[in-house]
Amino acid sequence: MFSETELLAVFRALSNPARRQMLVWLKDPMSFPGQEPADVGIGVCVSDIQQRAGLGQSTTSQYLAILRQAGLVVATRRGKWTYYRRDEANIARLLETLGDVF
Amino acid sequence: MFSETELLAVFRALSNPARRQMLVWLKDPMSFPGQEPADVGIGVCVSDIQQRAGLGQSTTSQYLAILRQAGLVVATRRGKWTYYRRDEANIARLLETLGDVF
DNA sequence: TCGTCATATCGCGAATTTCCAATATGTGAT
DNA sequence: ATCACATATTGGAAATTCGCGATATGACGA
Repeated sequence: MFSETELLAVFRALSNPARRQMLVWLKDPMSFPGQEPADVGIGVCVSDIQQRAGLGQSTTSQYLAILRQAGLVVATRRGKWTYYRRDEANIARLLETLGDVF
Repeated sequence: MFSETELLAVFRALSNPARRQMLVWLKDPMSFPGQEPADVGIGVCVSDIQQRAGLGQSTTSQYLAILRQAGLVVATRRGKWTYYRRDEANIARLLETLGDVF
């Protein structure tokens, strides 16, 4: 299950519209302009997410780190880029927990 | 469904451990000391929740108002007391939405 | 009407969040 | 080694949240 601390991280992460948006966007990586079919499995790079969010580079990087610390996304470094994708297994586990707890 | 604004209110409300706690406690009104079986349907009064939370009276009242504005609980005034209970229908609807959105 | 009790609202300082610009780190190409 | 590029980290100002004490409102009883 999720500990109190983990749930806190999740709700704090999702209490920001931009971060919630990012998580939803990542459900469909191909909806990002210039996204290659080959990269769908690994995720979307920070600058693509930044462009779509209309936020600064540092803000975008920080927000993705917050989503990662909450266990909602996974980061993979490949060369100069860091690709972010949803942690579907953990998100499913989370939704189950929410159904039990609330 | 839930609008972006409504979801924001929900996540902000639940991003506080004390408020999340209150919502869970209200699943079992009888677990509050001095709770009468006759009152289970109507909910639990503020002072009982306050005592359990260990927060100030004003803080408790405010937090319950935040949960109410988020559509998670319903308030009923009866005499001097205000009873709070979970809005189970809306919470179920919310969990459904979360399953769709995330 | 007056006093009391339960709750709501107001005002506030402390802590946290938000978002940015500047800078640091790491990687690949030349 | 040096440069350019993508991302991460740092420092900070403005906005928001946290939780409280003080006060206001509203309902009941004497």
